[in-house]
Amino acid sequence: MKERQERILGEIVSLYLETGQPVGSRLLAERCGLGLSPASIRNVMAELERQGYLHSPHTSAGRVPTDSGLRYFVDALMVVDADMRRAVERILARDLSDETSKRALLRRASDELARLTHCAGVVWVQEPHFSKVRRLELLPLSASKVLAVIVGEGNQVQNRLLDRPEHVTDAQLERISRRLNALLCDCSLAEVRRRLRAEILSDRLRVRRLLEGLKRWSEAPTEEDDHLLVSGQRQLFERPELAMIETVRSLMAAFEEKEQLLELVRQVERHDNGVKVFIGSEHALVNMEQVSVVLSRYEGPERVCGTLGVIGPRRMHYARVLPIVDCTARMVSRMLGGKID
Amino acid sequence: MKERQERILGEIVSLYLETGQPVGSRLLAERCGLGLSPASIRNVMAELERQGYLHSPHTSAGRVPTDSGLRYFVDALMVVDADMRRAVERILARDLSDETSKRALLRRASDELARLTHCAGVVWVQEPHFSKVRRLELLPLSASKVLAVIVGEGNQVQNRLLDRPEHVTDAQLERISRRLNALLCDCSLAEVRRRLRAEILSDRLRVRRLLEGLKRWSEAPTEEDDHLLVSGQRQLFERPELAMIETVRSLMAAFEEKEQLLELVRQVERHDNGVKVFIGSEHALVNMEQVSVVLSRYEGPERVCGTLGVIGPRRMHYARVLPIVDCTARMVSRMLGGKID
DNA sequence: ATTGGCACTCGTTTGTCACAAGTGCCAAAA
DNA sequence: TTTTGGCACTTGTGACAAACGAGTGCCAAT
Repeated sequence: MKERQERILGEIVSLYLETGQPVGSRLLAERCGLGLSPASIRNVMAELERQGYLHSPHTSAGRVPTDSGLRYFVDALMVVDADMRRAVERILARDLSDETSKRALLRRASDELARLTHCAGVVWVQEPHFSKVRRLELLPLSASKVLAVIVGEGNQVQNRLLDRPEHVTDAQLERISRRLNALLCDCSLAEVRRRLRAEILSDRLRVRRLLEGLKRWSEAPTEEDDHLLVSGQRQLFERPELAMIETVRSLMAAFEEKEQLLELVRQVERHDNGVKVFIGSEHALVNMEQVSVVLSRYEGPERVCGTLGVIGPRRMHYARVLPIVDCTARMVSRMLGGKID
Repeated sequence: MKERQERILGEIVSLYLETGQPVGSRLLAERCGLGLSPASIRNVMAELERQGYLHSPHTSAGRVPTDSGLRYFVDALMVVDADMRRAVERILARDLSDETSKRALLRRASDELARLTHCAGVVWVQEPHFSKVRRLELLPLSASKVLAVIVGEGNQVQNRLLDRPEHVTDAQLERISRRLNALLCDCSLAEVRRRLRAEILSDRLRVRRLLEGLKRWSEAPTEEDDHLLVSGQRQLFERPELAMIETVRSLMAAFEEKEQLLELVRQVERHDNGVKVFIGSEHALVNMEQVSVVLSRYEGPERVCGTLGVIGPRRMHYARVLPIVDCTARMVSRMLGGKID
């Protein structure tokens, strides 16, 4: 693309992002540094429209950038503010550091994303699924209850409260615990299920109900946890271009069903170094052509990882939002190191 | 109130709940069983308006019930369908029974409330706060990590991953664990903090960092968990009378900040036997005069309890919604018995 | 006490008109 | 060859008026 065109496209996008109004040739002639007349600008605009970067809502309105236009802007024309990065880093270092658990940290990150960008913040937690049992312990709690503590690879911990078999002393329970630990240690979940079934059949340990409780756990080990944290949805509806009931419905549907969002979020892979942007119809979310999504990958130790970012209006301050999302992802990755769960 | 008036008020409310439109005297004369002319009906309506049960949007519209009108209807005129109750009970018995954890059960209850009533379902979990340590166990996991399992009154379980002190064998750890268990058992959290501080100062156990980890836990023991589960918000925006951007904003604000909702939900006490209804301006939610809230209390064993119900349009099918909420609360209470976690 | 009739009110819809904003194109200028 | 001024044309917007419909209040008659 010629430099003149780039210059004008950039100016149109900037103005549009700022005002939300279609931009006309007269206004542009005044603001665009180049000393060109409206008529010349019109020629360039017509050409840009032919190439698909601009679009006229109707004859007597100005031009609005298309998704391609915004894409070109984000990829090639936009300048991110370097001071911005540092400021965001400072804020996040302050606000995220005192959260102690992984869960709280991520929730807070989501809140910060929403606060800083005035969009909805999303954090997807890719829970490492419980694949192997590394440790199993039975703790007698009372006359009727036993607590099973099960530790997986990567130190995931799961608790199950089981009925205590009758007439079994603490010492006996401890022996059973040791036995089970030996039996199930370093087994995959499938193997755990198999061995428990065998054990239940043979019934050597005389604790059938307890084993059945464990088996039930092994069949559905992961708590149906909310893996997608969303903050600040309401800010979306403040934006006039999203404040239509139709859009609101689509957004709420996306947030509640989560399927579509998860699909999108999973597209952001490790090797996408840095931030990935989906502008308007570039993502597959239905009825959300007015929405953009900015995502980045984060990774902590012990296979803890996921994707975070924001969902906002297509008319979004990309030069601000991109570094914020990028920074947050890096910061979260760094901070996950010391967090427990 | 005279029977004639009640009859007509009931008919107006029913029609209004059905259609959402102001109801006029002609339509009412046709539908109302009594063989009265529109003019007579108008007299009664004028009287009901004077008493505050009805309201005219403007001169040439029909009448719409006020909050008091709906209140009178709910308290005195409405007939709940008995078959309804049984049907709901059957559905819930089927759909809720296979959830295994408390968390999953409550989430599912919220979903069911939303599905059955076409409103937003809410479940508030009044987490019994971790007040006393009943059991503490340290499990060596690897060369560098120790898992602390802390059990409270009412069998709440908390896990903390701590750094393992160096040069401490498993056997030594077990001794330490036993010692700590003896030291902290049956202590309130404040007491736990005090004793840990003393222990850290004296440093008899030579495991300062481990104790500090525990102390940090005791200072912020409860995971900042989402205590308010909300489902099916989007259904609210399908209702035409809530499908205005202003209402949407208020609703989203209420759902996100939760403060207002929690305040409301806390008003429903045990002794309110059955369901409590807040119609329009009866609740203090700002900008939500078009919204009603129906809540009921549930209680499980071991101090597990809370409030559940629905948030929906003021124009809600109360005769359907009330029994649904009531049933759900009872069913959840009953089912919490066997659930773990 | 009830009812038919009638004047009155008020929101909604439809149509017309003028206006503003911005374009495309062409011929003249640089 | 590129740029520019001018002009005709298109189209959304807002204001205003008229017609319409739904429903009320009131009064006199039953």
